[in-house]
Amino acid sequence: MRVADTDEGKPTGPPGSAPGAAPAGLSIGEVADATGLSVHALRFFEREELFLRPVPRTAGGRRVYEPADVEWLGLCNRLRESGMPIAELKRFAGLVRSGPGNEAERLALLQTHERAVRARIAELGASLEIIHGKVVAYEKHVREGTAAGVWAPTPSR
Amino acid sequence: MRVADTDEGKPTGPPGSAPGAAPAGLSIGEVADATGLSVHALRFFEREELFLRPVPRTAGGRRVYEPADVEWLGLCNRLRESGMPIAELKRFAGLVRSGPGNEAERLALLQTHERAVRARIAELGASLEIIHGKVVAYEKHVREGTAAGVWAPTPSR
DNA sequence: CTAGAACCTAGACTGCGATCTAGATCAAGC
DNA sequence: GCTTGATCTAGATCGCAGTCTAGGTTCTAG
Repeated sequence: MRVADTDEGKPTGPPGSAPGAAPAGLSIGEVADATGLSVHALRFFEREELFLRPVPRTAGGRRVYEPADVEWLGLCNRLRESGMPIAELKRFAGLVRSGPGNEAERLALLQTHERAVRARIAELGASLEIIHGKVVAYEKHVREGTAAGVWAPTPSR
Repeated sequence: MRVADTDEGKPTGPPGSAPGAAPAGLSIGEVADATGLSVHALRFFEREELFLRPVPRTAGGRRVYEPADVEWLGLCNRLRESGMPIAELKRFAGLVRSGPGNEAERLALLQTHERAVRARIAELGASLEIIHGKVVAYEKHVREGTAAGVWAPTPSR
């Protein structure tokens, strides 16, 4: 989200952009803006080896990203926000990084995660039903003065 | 889940049970078994004031719970596992504890949470679609040798 | 040339939600 | 009476996933 550091205001041209260069070449701040990740998080991801390659640098030592990195980070975001731990994401990145030949393994990993997400949705659905039941009970209680399904200050006793 | 401490094996009769006593009277271990929370978690919950009352003790200082506590913990579990932070659960418990008169507030809190849960389910659904798309792509790739929608070792370049 | 973004590294710190430890005490069965 | 298992308190520790700090360096605009 590019909030930390001494942010604000954006360079007109990305660092690595030569005169009529072709492949974008994005600064860390631009990637942060594009992905919703903080610059801190991007550096953290890199330390954790979540990228598909060593991120190249300018002569001055600044990271230069490409659109493909942003695309990959988009998937990372989806995997993360759906509950995949960093460690597993790292494993997936490792598989992709090591090139063709392990697609079945990647598939298995993704399938496992898909199952986990479906399970999580089901759990949430179950909790939602209970919670919604309580909401309905309270709505009725507030409306009519009944007290069924609503908690008393001291249980039983 | 009653795994920690030096668990295993269960007392024949709960601590506070007089000869022909009526209202159960559950030990912390029994409540742990009944709720799926660890005994540690139960003590932690108590420190955090998540109970609807001060949990009474035997002469020897041991906690004595009642079925109503287990029931309440059941709702707590649902709220927690659906993502409600301890702090908010604590607020809810406080409202219930302070007795009738604030039902509208309790309702509002639950409605807010219900909305949050629905939003979370929607998010997960969105991620699931993406992930499932990848799974399908990989399935096809593994089956046919195509490579669309599958990540190459080095992005673009 | 200079100011001020934006960036760099290494490493410390945060918040949440438990979970575990140590060192007692309590209770039940033999 | 003694052993064994369950519980007690207070406080330390943990795992995760960042987030932030300190102390520079690099760029770009004016």
